[in-house]
Amino acid sequence: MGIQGLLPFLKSIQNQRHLSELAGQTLAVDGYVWLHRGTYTCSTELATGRKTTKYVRYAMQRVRLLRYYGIRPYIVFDGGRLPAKRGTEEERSRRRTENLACAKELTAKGKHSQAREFYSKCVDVTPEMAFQLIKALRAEDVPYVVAPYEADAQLAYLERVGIVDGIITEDSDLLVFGCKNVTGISRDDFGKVTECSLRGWTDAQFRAMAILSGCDYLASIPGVGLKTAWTFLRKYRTAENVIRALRLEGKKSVPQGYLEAFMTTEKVFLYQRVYDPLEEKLVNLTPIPPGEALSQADECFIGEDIAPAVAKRVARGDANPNTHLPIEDIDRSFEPRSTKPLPFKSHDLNSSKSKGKSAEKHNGASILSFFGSNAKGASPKAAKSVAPPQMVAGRASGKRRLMGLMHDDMAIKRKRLLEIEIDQNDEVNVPSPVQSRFFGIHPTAGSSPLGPTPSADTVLVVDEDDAEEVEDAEEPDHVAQEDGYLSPTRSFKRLSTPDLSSPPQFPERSRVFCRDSSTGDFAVDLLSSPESRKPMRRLRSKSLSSREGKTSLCTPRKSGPANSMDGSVAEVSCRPDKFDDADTMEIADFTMPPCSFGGSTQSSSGLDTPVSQEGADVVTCVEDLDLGDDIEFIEIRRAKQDAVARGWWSKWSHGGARERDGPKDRKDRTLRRRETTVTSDGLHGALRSRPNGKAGGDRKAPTNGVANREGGSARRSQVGPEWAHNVEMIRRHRSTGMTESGMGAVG
DNA sequence: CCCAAAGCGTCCT
DNA sequence: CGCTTTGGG
Repeated sequence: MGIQGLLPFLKSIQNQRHLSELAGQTLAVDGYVWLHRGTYTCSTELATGRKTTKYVRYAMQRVRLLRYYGIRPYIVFDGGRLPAKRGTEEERSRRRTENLACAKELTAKGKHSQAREFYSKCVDVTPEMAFQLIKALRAEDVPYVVAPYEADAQLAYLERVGIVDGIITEDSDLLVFGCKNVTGISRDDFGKVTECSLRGWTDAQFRAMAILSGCDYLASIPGVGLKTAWTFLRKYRTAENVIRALRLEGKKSVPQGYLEAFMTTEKVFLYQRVYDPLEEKLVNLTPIPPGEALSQADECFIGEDIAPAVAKRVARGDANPNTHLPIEDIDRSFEPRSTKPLPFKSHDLNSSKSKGKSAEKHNGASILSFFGSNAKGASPKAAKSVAPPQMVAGRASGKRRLMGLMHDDMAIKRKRLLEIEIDQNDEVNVPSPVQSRFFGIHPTAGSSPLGPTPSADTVLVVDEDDAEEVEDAEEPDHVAQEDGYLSPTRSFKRLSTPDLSSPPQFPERSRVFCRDSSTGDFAVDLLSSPESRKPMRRLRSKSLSSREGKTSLCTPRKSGPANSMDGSVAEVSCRPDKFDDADTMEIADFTMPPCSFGGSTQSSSGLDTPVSQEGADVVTCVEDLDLGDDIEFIEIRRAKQDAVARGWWSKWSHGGARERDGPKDRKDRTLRRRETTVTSDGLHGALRSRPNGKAGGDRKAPTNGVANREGGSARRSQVGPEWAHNVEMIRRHRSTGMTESGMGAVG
């Protein structure tokens, strides 16, 4: 959720940059965002409990895309839940079960495509799934860390201490956490915000504005949004003054104790606990000033301290961030370690060309020359557009049509890819002696991020959509298994590295490879880069469909791969495989401890269960494992947190407020929803019964909810009336408990 | 007219 | 998240 409207608020200072302009930087990303997107491919499998790791692939493709552009990705995972947010979690999980029920019902009726939509809405990304991605990250030596609590705070910390140069995220919260460079927005530019100037605003004032307008931890004072918060803060300067003024003014009803809640919230943004990869222990996001004393409750809200040994295991992904018990490897057969070389042999069989080139690529210049020749050969604006889609009826239909086009397009592209891929694939992937040399020079390159580039004061991160557009076009294609992900990394020589690279150590800030930033101004269009020939059409169609209003694709892009290639990609493919046997053993031992979890009720699948529920069984195991944390302490702590969480949630958070005066409201809504239901003859009930939007008997004019739903259903009914009907039926059934017969219109 | 609030589609192949 | 609508000041 974040801060509603904060990104649009800051839009005037947002600076879109192409990924290639960020070469040489280390950028942190939230791993759960990618994981969640990855689940769309396999939501049904996940929801029905079938084993899959397909969701790993999407994230790894993004990782490689970034690396391809010379960016060092640093993946940050969400960890334990913070008390103030637990309510959000609960509501989400409630929604998920609701959607799962819908999905199952639809499946039972044989409506599989509709079911899939609901399956995708009930997928939860678990720490165990994150661990699967972590396995892949380890295999490719991608730095990562699991936050003890929230990824946002962890991301902010990594940037604050200089481990990363910037952050890629769509979550506006990051700025509130004090980040300097987030998705193209630079803290330094705040003064330039056009509409409402933030010139001279302190961090505290900006934070206050965000909190007052409503955030994940604290609902806003009803009727107060960003603009009002801004106005009042400009006038009264501090949050305390603003709150007092609002009370005095009397126009808005400020809840009792709001100021205290505000101050607690502020502490969560300021002092939330994060993992320090260097010191290997938890620290506060920003140091607590000597004068400031935190109450017991505060400690709870910012996330309680965790013994360093445990914290480290959590950070590495070996322990579940909620239970602190060993993480369960839900798919041991998924081993993204690259134990054997890629199947180049088969490629060679199919491509005589690749043989010659593979010889060439072993002299270091090959990659550069490869790109060079390409850059000069390609014509900048060669893309020819897809024929404008014909609008059928309404915008939705138009989009649907576009989707279809895209599909066709992709099918064509895929076929072509199969042919082209063959010689391009090994071209890009196979390490050259030059690349290997990097590791002779600097063996820890894979795990030590580059220092911030001198020229990178203002780190601007490209919109992810932007990245997406080039992804298929420019990312070197790696071998991918049909099911799930296969690491492209080749392990040539297994170096014995006593310590796992992740969370990585940063022995020193050193630049492994130099990149002349002036050559970054390689004036080549996006489409001229190496592999652009194949997917032009697709690029075009994709931009049309997903961002109709934007012209981002039309703007010529600078292309840096030629420069970044020698560094980053080299690294991707020829890092020594650190995940050697010793490490494997260590992990195996850890996941299957001698005390055998099999006998305990906690056992294999019980990792979601709070420790307190299974305490007796776990105690011995935990002690045997020497996990460090006293189980009794864990229990007490958890109970305390629960109490605090519940208290906070019911009082201050969005869901709490909604829950209190919610039921009536919800019933109201469902009743109205019925009015909009499609009847058995396929016509839209609401449209028929009140063609002018005038509802007889309604005490008020139709709510926007009705209007929206009418719109939505109407659009859908053009695709298929039964669709809207069924979904509405089930949803209604679920949320109100009413029977189908009670609702009348059933087909 | 501006603002807050609420809802929907998007995200994946 | 972005986009849209609606209702209230």
